[in-house]
Amino acid sequence: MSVSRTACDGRGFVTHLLPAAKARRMFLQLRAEVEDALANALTTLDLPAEDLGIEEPPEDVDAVLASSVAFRLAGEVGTAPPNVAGDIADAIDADDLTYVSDVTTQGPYVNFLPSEAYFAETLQSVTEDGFGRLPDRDTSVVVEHTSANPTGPVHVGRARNPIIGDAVARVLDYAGYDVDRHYYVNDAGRQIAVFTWAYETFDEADLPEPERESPEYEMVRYYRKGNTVLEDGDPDEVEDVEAEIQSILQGLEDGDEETYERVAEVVDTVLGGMQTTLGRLPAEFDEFVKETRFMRNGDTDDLVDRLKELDCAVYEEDAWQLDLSDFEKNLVFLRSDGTSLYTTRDLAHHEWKFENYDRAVTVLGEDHKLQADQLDAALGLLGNDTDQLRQVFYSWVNLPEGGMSTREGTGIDLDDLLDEAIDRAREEVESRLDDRTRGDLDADDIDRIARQVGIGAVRYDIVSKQPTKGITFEWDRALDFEAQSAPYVQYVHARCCGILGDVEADIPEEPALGPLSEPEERDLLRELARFPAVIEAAADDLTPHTVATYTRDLAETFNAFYRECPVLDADDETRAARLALVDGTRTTIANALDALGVEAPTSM
RNA sequence: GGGCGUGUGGCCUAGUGGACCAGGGCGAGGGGUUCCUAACCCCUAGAACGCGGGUUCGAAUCCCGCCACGCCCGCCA
Repeated sequence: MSVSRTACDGRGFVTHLLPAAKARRMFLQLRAEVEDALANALTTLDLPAEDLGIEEPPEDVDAVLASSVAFRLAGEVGTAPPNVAGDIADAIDADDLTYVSDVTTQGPYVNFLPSEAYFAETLQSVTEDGFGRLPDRDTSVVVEHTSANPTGPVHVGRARNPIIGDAVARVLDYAGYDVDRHYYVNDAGRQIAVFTWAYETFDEADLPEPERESPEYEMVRYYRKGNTVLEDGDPDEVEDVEAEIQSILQGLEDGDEETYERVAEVVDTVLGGMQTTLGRLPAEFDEFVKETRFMRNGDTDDLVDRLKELDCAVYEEDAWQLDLSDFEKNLVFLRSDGTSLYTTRDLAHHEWKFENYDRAVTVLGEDHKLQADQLDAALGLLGNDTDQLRQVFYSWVNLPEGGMSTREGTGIDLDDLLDEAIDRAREEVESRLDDRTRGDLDADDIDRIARQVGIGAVRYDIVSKQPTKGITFEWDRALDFEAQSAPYVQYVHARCCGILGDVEADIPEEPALGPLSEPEERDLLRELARFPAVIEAAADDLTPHTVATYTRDLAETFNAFYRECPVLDADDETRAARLALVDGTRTTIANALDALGVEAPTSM
């Protein structure tokens, strides 16, 4: 992690380093060059150049980029695709290109082969600490994620949110955005009123022992007991309780300071505990934005007034609502008792985001999809540019026997999962101690590795999958340390560190490409060169899992190099060049894992 | 009932129009360390890409229908 921290510190000077920063992104440079050359060739041939058909060829092809455009133009030209491909290749003079050495055809495909300059500049750029970071875009983006109701311990069912959200924020940061992470705190909902009443009512002596000595575990006992009373209590009692809950909600709505203080005590206490758990992932936030903020400052009232003015605003059954044509269901924004709803406040919240940021991303469970779409539509009607707002949806993690619920106390606590992960990782480390050939580990090392590997495995397991796919939680699957997991990738980083450990001083400042002619060396360079483009695509599409896929591919490519190419025992020139390659792999793995929020151990 | 999402070897997963007659992993079987960490590598077996139509020179990928699973359709959040 230290590597990327250094890179982070250097960001402020990015504008002064433009030439160097430019050279860091060889693949993107090459792609731009290819796009340009291809478009010119097509224009010269009097062919349409809208769709260039540029793609990455399969592994057994030497080209770095290719075009399948000849397929589509064949009909227009009136000849077979391979002939069209030949004409296109002939129309491009590779001598005019820097990073392309040759343009060839293979059947209908036009292939672009990388030049020595491409490899040489890649080798140079990968050893720079900030490799993979794109230039500052001068664009701020707020990533809102997690935003779980502060009612109790964070459980695994919702653990996907902080892990995906934090990775999205990190990837955007790498891609050059100015990122803030927000947790939107629901401190005005009914369940918080229930919680506040329960906390003020029950005696701790009547509650079960907490599962952990931590605020949210102690507090959730009141919440669960409160819900039990509401469900099973005798009707008269429940009626009184409902009146109390109503008065708390009304107090918040009226901006009553005392009510706010009562609720805040509960919310802040629980949230503090949840923050500690989330911090273990780690998922940290720049700001916790409370829902009541937009009630207390008048924004929600102003918003309601503006909503009433909209053409689609209707007053039906004593409640104000929006009749949104694209939705079956009306969006109620003011209850018949005059109070606002969650979505009403969220509208005010989002307008506040738009005022303070250029873009906004929200990570939400799939159960919020309709609500998010209605929010989007309403924001548009209020005159906001909703193109700035994007959501990442994920589906819940369920147990084989069903869903997880804080209220019912069903589910696996995230703390338990992380503890178990660390315990199992520790067993793995200890079981391997006897076989080690390098670097004895002391107790602190074992602690560190167990934590990095255990938590890394949990994070990676979640962040490496497409969020929309459902996950059924199983211990052994979540805590698999073998191939295609975080430890597999982390191990490559540790290997690089192992090789470089005693010879750091021998890594050349300006490495020579000449000695690197083995296919495994060239494959590794090609793979390393892709990293900035991977970051760019992951940020554009908000798909951090593609970065995880990349780390696996890179680890595999390095392992092939490791098998075939001895580093420390090679002749001086080869050794120096390979050290640079190992150094570049170390940096790239560290940065790619950092973009995912997974630590990169220096030894394992 | 309507909307959204998912469906890839026994299990998990990548790929969402082109060189892929599908790439990994787990599990199964076999092999590899006098040599920079074997949390590794290599080999073998295993797939009608949910089913049926269609569009296209070309479909796991796009369109239509169907099936299965998940989520949503509250003056809850």
